[in-house]
Amino acid sequence: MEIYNTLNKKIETFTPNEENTVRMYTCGPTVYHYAHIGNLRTYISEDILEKGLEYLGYNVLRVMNVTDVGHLENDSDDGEDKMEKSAKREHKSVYEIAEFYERAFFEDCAKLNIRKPRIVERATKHIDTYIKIIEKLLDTGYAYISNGNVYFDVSKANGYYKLSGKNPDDLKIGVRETVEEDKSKKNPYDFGLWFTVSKFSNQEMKWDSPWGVGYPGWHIECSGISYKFLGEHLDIHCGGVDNIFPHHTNEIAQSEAFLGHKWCNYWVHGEHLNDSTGKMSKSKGDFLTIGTLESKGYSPLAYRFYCLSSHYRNQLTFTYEGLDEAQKTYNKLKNRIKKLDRTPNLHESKIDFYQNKFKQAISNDLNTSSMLTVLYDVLKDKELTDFTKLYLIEDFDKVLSLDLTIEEENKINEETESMILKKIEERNEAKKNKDFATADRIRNELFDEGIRLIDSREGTTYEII
RNA sequence: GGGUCUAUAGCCAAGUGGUAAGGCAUGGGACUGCAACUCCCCGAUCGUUGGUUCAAAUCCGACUAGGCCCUCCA
Repeated sequence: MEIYNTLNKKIETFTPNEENTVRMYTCGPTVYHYAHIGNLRTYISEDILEKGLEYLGYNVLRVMNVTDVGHLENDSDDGEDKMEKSAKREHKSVYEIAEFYERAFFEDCAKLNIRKPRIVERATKHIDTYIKIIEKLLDTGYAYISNGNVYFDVSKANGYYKLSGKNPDDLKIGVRETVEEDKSKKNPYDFGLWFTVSKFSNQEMKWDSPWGVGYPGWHIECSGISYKFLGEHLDIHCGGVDNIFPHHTNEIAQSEAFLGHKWCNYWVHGEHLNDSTGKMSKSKGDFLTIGTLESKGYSPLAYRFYCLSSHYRNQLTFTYEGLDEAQKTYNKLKNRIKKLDRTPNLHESKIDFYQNKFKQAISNDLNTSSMLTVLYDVLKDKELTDFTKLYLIEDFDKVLSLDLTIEEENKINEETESMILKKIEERNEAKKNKDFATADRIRNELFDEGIRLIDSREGTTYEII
């Protein structure tokens, strides 16, 4: 498999540390609000990565964290802790907030056919692990204490700027005017490992530590959870591009300082979903969730399809026109598959050929667009029996996860069905009498109720739309 | 200011040096009482401009436009 590695800024051949096994860590959500569809795009990409690796024959061990401890400011950066702010807004405790939005997050994932990683861990469950790591970093001189807080000393880390590709002399401190410079740091790029002096009043989440009561820094949780569940050598670390700096940069620094060797070989980042005004963010207030899309009549899987039609490393601009198209294409595709004859009749001759094409698409830096093309090629191939097509589509859907061969259950009860059949009779009678006005009226009435009549030589049937 | 990414038909999009996949929409046709559904057919020399090469959308340079990052973020 070839995959783009942010660490070296190029596409590389993927080789795991242990043959056939992939240890993969994905940064999870901060559960202070609903995930917006841009957040979910990254999780869709990671889901494709995980399933694509499995399709290629790897055993994937995947871990995801859930950030349920508040970290600094919220999206609009107005100096309030996200979790605390949500708690205040909704008159709940920070723990209730976390639990509520964690559940909501995984519900959204389920709707999008994003498989829940085997191991999902809450940040607040591993405070003791972070403390041990921080103690060692202090012992070895990578960290220092200043004004009650523990900071990581960036100047001690080798190749600190490698992942981000930034030049320290060119970095502007506090580009965003609302960010206050922390005067306790030796170097402005140093980052907090443990805080006992909170910026916020009424900090609700606090734990005991050798440095006093406080809470861990943002970056330490992912590293800690990663070693704990995946060991000292990680194959792939994923996240959104916004995490490259500072989050992943800091993770590498603290991890390699702590472990004493290289930690993770491949860094895979998903690009953002933008709206017409640029990056989609919660601070703009009017952010889109899966719930929003559903309320407008779109199916979550049509959004998944929308994401798959573009590449994970390309920015995608969300428009309703685009989603309309995706929904339409998705419906058409499913409809086409639905019409395939399911009578068992497997022709094995070309199965390998198409499976290999599909594997090539996966191996080509997760080219989801090409995966879909292979799917269309299969549908168009006149040498394949319908059953063979279904076999292949079902196989591809292990990665695509678009429920392509799953038919929605007939939501119509017998009573309604006999009503429809009666209407069809009436319409046939009207047609026989050349009373097309009545025939069309019946057709339109049924259509408005979501029932489409299909006229053919064999007679009239109907389908639910 | 520094870094970084992107620019292919109306729209989405593949292409990783040898003369442009696929999908959606539009148009034409078949089917139909008319439609819908379905099926068939039709479209681009690749942001602009130099260069490298026998050969470039694909490599290099310049320019233009846009996005993102520079301690909140997927």
